[in-house]
Amino acid sequence: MRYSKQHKKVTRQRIVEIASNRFRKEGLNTVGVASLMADAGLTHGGFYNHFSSKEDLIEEALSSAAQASLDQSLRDFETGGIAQFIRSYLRTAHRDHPETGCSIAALAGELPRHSKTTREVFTKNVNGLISLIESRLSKPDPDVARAICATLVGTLQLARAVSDKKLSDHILKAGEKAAIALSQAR
Amino acid sequence: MRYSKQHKKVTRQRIVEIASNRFRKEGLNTVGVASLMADAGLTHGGFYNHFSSKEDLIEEALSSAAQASLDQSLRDFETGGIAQFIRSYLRTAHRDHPETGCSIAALAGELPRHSKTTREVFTKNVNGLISLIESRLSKPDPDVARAICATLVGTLQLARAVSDKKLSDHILKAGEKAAIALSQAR
DNA sequence: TGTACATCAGTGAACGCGCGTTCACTGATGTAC
DNA sequence: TGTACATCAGTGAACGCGCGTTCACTGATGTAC
Repeated sequence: MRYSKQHKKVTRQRIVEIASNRFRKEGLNTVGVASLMADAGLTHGGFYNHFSSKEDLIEEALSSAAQASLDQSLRDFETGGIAQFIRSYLRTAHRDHPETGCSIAALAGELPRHSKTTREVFTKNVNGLISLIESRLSKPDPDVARAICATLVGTLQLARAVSDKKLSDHILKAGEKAAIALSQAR
Repeated sequence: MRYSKQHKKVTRQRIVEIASNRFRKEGLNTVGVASLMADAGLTHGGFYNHFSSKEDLIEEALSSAAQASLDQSLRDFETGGIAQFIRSYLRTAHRDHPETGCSIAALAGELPRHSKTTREVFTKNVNGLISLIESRLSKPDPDVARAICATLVGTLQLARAVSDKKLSDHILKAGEKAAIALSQAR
């Protein structure tokens, strides 16, 4: 069947968004092409009309996820500055819903084992987050921004990985205190 | 062939150690049972003489890796206190050799998708590292120890994930400064 | 001491399954005449 | 306006491959007699 002009673009975007959610929740290697296409209401054969490879889709999904997260972060910065951004990043809802959360925290551990171009997209996202943090510091310092970024990512990952809910909550709170302290460098 | 009394224990330990290295370097899902057994000079069929499942081996490998890391950390603490421990944890050699490094940083991202008992082993390891850090703080505080742990893990993960070597070095240095600052709470 | 047998770590074929990717095909609709 | 044709997003079978796991088997050596 032939479709209207917009149709293909819309379908492609739908696949990217589904992938972006599922990759963050289930990991890059765990989610298969066929399962992704089924989620989009399609069969797997058509995948290669839209993407040259799964790795290609991964790059698109990373970019798309990062854009959405940056938008969220900007809103947090505007409502309550860097402290609000940190509190929002380390809230329990973010820990419990990786699928709509920060792709850096969700996927950093897998990245070393992916293609150069995928890692470059990821690196661009990391640089974007670090720059955003730095620009909102009362006394901008790239090292402080990098350290806050690392603390946020590490805190979220640990909070997600441990099986003890109390410990997980404590880790979130401890990371929040530390990140805010770092952001208030004298 | 029948073997001497010690033989099976020795073989089992060899498999655990190979797995512990390769899991940290290549990830839990990427490394297959057959490939692991080949590395140990065996065929894959014998695997189930030693372990009830791959998940069972993962638990053993996590414990084994954590024990080795704790030993290393203890040595660092003894030579130069917490600052030496932090510097050692965030040295470039650690970033570049996950296979002999901290299993928490290497595998945190994959853990949420593994079995309850595996996550419990991991949680025990995290608690162990946090306790160790706390015990060496000049002013022991569990939240400070948790935050230092999260900062170390996040810093190492980001440094490993980005494709830009300069950025990676900067992240390590920034994480080091921040972790040391946190450890010197007034 | 010599022989028969039990043990059991390790072998390798086979299981069903899911993976990423390819490809010949379909058929509704836009376009050319 | 009506008809013939080209387009191309989507289909579904098939590819080779690796996965975790099972299982009947092997055969060197410890043990019992």
